[in-house]
Amino acid sequence: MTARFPVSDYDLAATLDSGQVFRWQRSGESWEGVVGSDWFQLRSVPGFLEAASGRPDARWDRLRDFLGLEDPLGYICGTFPQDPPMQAALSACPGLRLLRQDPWECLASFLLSSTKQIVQIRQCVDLLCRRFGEPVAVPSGCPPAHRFPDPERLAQAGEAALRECKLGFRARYLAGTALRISEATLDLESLQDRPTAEVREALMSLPGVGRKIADCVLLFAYRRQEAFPVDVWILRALRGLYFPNRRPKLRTLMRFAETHFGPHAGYAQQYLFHHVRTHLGRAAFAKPKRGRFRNVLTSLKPHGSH
DNA sequence: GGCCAGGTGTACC
DNA sequence: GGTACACATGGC
Repeated sequence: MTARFPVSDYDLAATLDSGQVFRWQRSGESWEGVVGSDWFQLRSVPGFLEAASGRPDARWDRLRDFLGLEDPLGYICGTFPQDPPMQAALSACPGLRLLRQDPWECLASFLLSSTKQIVQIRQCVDLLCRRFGEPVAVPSGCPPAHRFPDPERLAQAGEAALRECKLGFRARYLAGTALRISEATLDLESLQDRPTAEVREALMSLPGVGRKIADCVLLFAYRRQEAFPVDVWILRALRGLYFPNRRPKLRTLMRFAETHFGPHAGYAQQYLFHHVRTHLGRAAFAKPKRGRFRNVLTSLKPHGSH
């Protein structure tokens, strides 16, 4: 029921609370969440991560995969550019890791993310799991926990029922995407071994999935560390930190990111994202004129691709 | 009460 | 090609 994973440089809080995953909860010194069909409780002690499970035959191998323990973090961070913004982000949150998520849960979660705050995404994901997810075993005294609902279950539930989980206009996207997946028009498992560009194109053919969400799934689930999701935070950060007084377009910034941040650009992105969100804040960057900034993430999806 | 949130789809020019 | 706006809901 318990295990210890030897690891150094693992910041559990930064990792589980940096907007990669949306249903891990802090409980005192521990973090509680579900991986696959298993509830786990995690705790950081010097040199180790300690884990407890909700049942004797828990899938420890899946937890190990999920945690990204095998990443050579020192080496990866060593490939980041030596410029001041990147080094500041790096030293602000040492031990931040990329997780390896289940593609469906990751895709469905980020489908809900558009123009929502992270706290609201968590709320929606929680409602979806409570309402449609199978219960999993938890130790007595712990609040109930659930699997993330299958595509089949969400497709069957339909748009109206999904709307009741406060998804708003995103309910149509989730229902449509769940249907595509459950009808096996698109097989998420088989994408695992396909080239990154092909995976991205396949994901972007789904309703409600554009470049940004596709890149999140590429990075957080398919572990393509070259994927560099650009959301409003990263956009502001790149402009403010690397191009002050200019106003490069999104495409320009994406080309810049592709080369500037190296082969593990996605990792660098996560450090920048977490740093600006937790330490610098929105006020750190000049607000653009109304009506321009909000819409700058548009027009990356090829026309008529769904 | 108004602005904004880990965007995307669509209708315009 | 690009630009503007709708889309639901809630935190601050």
